[in-house]
Amino acid sequence: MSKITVTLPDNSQRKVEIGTTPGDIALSIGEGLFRNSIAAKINGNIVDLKKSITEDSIVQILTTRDPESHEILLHSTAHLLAMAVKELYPEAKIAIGPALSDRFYYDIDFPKFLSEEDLPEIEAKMKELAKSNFNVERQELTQKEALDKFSELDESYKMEIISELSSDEIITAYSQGEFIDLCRGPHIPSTGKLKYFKLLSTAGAYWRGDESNKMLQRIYGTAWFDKKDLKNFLFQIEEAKKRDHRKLGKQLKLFHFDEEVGPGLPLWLPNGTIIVDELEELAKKTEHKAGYKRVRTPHLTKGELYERSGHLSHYKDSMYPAMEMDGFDYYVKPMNCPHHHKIYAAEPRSYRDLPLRLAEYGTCYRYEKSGQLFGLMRVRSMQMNDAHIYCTEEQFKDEFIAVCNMYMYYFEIFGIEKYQMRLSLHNKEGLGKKYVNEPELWLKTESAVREALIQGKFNFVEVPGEAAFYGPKIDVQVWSAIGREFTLATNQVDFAVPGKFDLTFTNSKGEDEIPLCIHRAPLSTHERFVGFLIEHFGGDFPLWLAPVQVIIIPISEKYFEYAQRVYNSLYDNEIRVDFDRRAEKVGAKIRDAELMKIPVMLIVGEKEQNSDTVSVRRKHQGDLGAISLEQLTIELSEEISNKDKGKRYDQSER
RNA sequence: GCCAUUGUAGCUCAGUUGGCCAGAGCGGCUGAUUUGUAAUCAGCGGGUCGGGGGUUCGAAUCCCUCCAAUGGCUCCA
Repeated sequence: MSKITVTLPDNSQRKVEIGTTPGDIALSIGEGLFRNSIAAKINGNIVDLKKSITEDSIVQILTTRDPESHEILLHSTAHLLAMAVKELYPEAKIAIGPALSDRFYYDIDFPKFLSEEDLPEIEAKMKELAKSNFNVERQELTQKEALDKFSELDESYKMEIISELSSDEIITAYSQGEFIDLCRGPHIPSTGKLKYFKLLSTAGAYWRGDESNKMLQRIYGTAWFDKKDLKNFLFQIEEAKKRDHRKLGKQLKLFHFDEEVGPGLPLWLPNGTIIVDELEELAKKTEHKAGYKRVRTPHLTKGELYERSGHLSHYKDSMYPAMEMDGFDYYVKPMNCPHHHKIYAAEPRSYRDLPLRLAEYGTCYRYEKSGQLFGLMRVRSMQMNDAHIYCTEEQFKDEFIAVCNMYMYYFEIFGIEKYQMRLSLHNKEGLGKKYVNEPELWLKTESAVREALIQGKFNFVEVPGEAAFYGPKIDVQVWSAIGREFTLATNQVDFAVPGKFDLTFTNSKGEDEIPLCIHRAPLSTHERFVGFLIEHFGGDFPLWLAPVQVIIIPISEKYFEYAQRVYNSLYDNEIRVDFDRRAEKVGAKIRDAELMKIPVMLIVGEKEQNSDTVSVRRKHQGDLGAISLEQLTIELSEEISNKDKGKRYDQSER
């Protein structure tokens, strides 16, 4: 009998029979290890525990502790879901069911429409099937065999997938009990390992993500090895709900949607407006230091301008329809760039004028499809932190890096610790359709952007086929304090539209050249950025952003006069201060101030009046004792001007 | 736009095998209380039950339709 050598992660070696499986090895090391084994890595490839080892190999057993195992668990739970569904609804046809980062889903073509109420029944069936502890078996099939098999089962979606694979490829399927699914694997060895899972929601999803295909029904779920992990995951979902910007926006009176105004058209309330104004102030100062010039442009514009820019042909469906006046079509502007191009063109430019950086907080209107609207995150009227930088090819890289560094500056201020840039590139198929037909310019610009990102040492990934029609772009994803991902800033390079607008500058040799244009919006739109900040801070804004920074709480009416003096003094020092004059007890006033997440409460009574002090109570810190008004003003003003982030708290308040 | 769910007072929510004038808490207003670190007491207002249409002796409740919001899909200059 021939033997092979397997090398384990601790570099120990074992002689084993040919055909031994990682499962056998795990068992030989120890029963405990075997029980926790999920899959294995043979020479770096993830495989089933039951895979035969046929040559000398490096073998690593993956247990419930290895991150790779979680994906396998999720994927196997998706199979269990499909199996349960087939048992309950034999006519259902299954499509695809992959793992996400901590969830999974399965797309299924159902004979009836599913609602959330159907989930408990399916989940119960899953539990029952898991307990039966079916062995999960891998099968290798030729394309013909696979087609026969799934045609017998009438699984048309699976057949569609199989027929698109190459005919000489070995196709694998996994079975558990009566159920079989086309799948690359690997999988957990038996369904008994699936214990802690929960179905979360239902949704519609197009087959293959294509709008023109049939809509299938998607079921989302999650699965974990440990009961605690499952509980924790569900707890985090609850926590995220508490920080939902729509909920907090209402509670803290930041913004309001009114049906009579229209969907996706937010009204900024006074409290929310303060936050927006602070952001705008920050941007103006930052851009001023970076050499930007501010401009203002109208909301209405003739259609000609958008025909020339190409926006009308690319985005007509998501623009508000034209208003006809004096024989011309007028549109409300969906973006600011054409106007800025016109400002560039308003006077002759020399290379000495470049880079020219034009900035505007312009309000734009886009007809987002009704189903896309989502609180402040996706709206139809939006104010953008917009600017366009016109520069020469030589200046491009420095300008681009400077823009990205501005992102970093903002991230620091807002305490954003994790980000990733997505370099969105064109693809060949889209040339002349989705993208302007300039294959060489595309490649040249893309590599310039890539070099800039590398030189600036920014964290980025590349995604083909997601560029803007006029050039490559960077989308910046950031993660909020509770780890949810948002796409905020965007930064696009435009090598096409300046030419269409005949934008030129005179170079040092006296010749005309077309400038490059960088579109950039580091703070995204006001709406989206504030929405993000609400979740990020859980409504507990740092002092400089807090709509009400200080509230004065007199012990009783007797001290109103002194309280008013304190109020006036803070007000005169440009601190946003309120005065609670209600005939309530102190406890009630404090409670209401806490619920409104006001960072600083000043309690004034007899003691304070007699000593010209105020008693400070800060949110999350409680009673901090008495301090002179003068000293307090200095400290608060300093904290505000430094834009201190304040403490961030993982747990939201009651 | 597509699939599903939801829509009752300013807010959070009860009320559905169809049946007296549609309820609560908070908020609001009025009055009393003059209070020391997360809810003082009492009284009074407040609702086209998302809009429209239908079934019925009778509709918040059943049906149709439109609108809006929510979970996703698709899209995002």
